[in-house]
Amino acid sequence: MYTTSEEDHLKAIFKIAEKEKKAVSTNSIAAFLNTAPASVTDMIKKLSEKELILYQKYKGVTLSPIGSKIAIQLIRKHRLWEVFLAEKLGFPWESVHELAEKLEHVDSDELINKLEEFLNFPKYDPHGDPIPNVDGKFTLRTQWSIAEFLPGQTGVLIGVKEHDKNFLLYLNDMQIKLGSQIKVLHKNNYDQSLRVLIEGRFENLITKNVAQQLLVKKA
Amino acid sequence: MYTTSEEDHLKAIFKIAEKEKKAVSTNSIAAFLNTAPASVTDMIKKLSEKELILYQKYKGVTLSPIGSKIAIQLIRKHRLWEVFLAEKLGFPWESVHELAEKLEHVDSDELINKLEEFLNFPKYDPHGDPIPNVDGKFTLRTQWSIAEFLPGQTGVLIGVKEHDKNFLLYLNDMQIKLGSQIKVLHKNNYDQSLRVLIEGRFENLITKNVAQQLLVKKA
DNA sequence: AAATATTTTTAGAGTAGTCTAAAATATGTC
DNA sequence: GACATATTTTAGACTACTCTAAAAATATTT
Repeated sequence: MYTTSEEDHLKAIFKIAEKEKKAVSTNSIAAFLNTAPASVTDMIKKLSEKELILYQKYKGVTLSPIGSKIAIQLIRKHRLWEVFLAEKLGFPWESVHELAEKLEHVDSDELINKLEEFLNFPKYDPHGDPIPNVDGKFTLRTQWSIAEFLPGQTGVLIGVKEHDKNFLLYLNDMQIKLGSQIKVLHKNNYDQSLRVLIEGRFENLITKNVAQQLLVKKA
Repeated sequence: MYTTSEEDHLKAIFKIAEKEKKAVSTNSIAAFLNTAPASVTDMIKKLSEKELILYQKYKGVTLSPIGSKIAIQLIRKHRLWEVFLAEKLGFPWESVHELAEKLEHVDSDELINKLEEFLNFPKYDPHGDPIPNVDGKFTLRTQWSIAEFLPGQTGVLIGVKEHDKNFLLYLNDMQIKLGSQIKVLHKNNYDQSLRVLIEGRFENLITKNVAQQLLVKKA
């Protein structure tokens, strides 16, 4: 239906728009996809002609309802494949993204719906990101970053904001994974770094920035 | 590593060479892949420069050892995905091929090796075709076509030569699937058509041509 | 072995995606 | 609000893959 490049651009626009509320700039898409801005302009024209995005020269783009639906279905495919790779094939969470990037472009609604059923309709992927259902609906939940917790409070990790491989490997080293109990022991008043206790066993110091990436529910 | 088109050409050459023993002609590849002969010539040049095939103008091509290895790994990927689709996701045997054609081009040895493990190292795909192991070795077995059987003899279906969707749907209608017991009741001396009994329950007349596509072991 | 038919290759062109460099437009600052 | 800076688009080029039509080579027929 759509080329891999078209799909990548739609997904990039969706993801950038999630954070910034304004129209998505050519440069930001180029940075996201690691391509030249001129290439993005070309693709933008194409997507605009197909009415998948709304585009005014020099003013950035926003997704049309159809474009948005396509992007969400891509995210659905990506995250379901991630669950498959992690849960069924045993890939660690830091390596599922790369493979899912390729698998998500395999075009078949029937395949993805059967995969979802096989996986028992998971609501979150291995990084704790919500998986849209067949209608594009995300299952949201209340969550805090551990940085918001006070000394003495305990959280259970339900997601990570940062998906960088090295960040995830760093968490592995600290025995932090989804489901881990994290108790805040002490907060440094100078730089907001936290002393935390993982699973009641491993003590570690994490920076404010790291803490902000760790999404938890109250234990 | 290699483009989808390169891979498709290598696989086509391998499959055609399996049947005919001589060098593979441009036209036969074009017919196999549903492309123009001129397109095949272009791709042949490219593959020849990469030393994946041996090519002499107007004389057809043969796979080099490297080209052969790539083709076999593709067949491995294709058939493992077919097993996954049929056994884990519940796709019928007549529809797995199409999806596997797309999945086989996802490039990751680690993925395919973990998939193989997850599937418990299957030796045959949903059509009974052997799956090469990680070293490219096929597990062969003694097999007959049911057309070779005499009245009174019984076979168990272990494979089909013909993979056409309509042929497989026709077998579905007759309750014939891998593992089915097929007893030859009578052979027509004029056209070699067979009267067969499926699973001791369903009687059917099959043409000589159909019988030749049904690969069985002795019951 | 010449004429004919078939197969294969070459030539030239089109689509899709990407790039660099230059031009056009928008933005921020004094 | 003019000017410097940053962003975005245009122009032109390149790679990869595909096609049709014509030319070249090979194979077949008589």
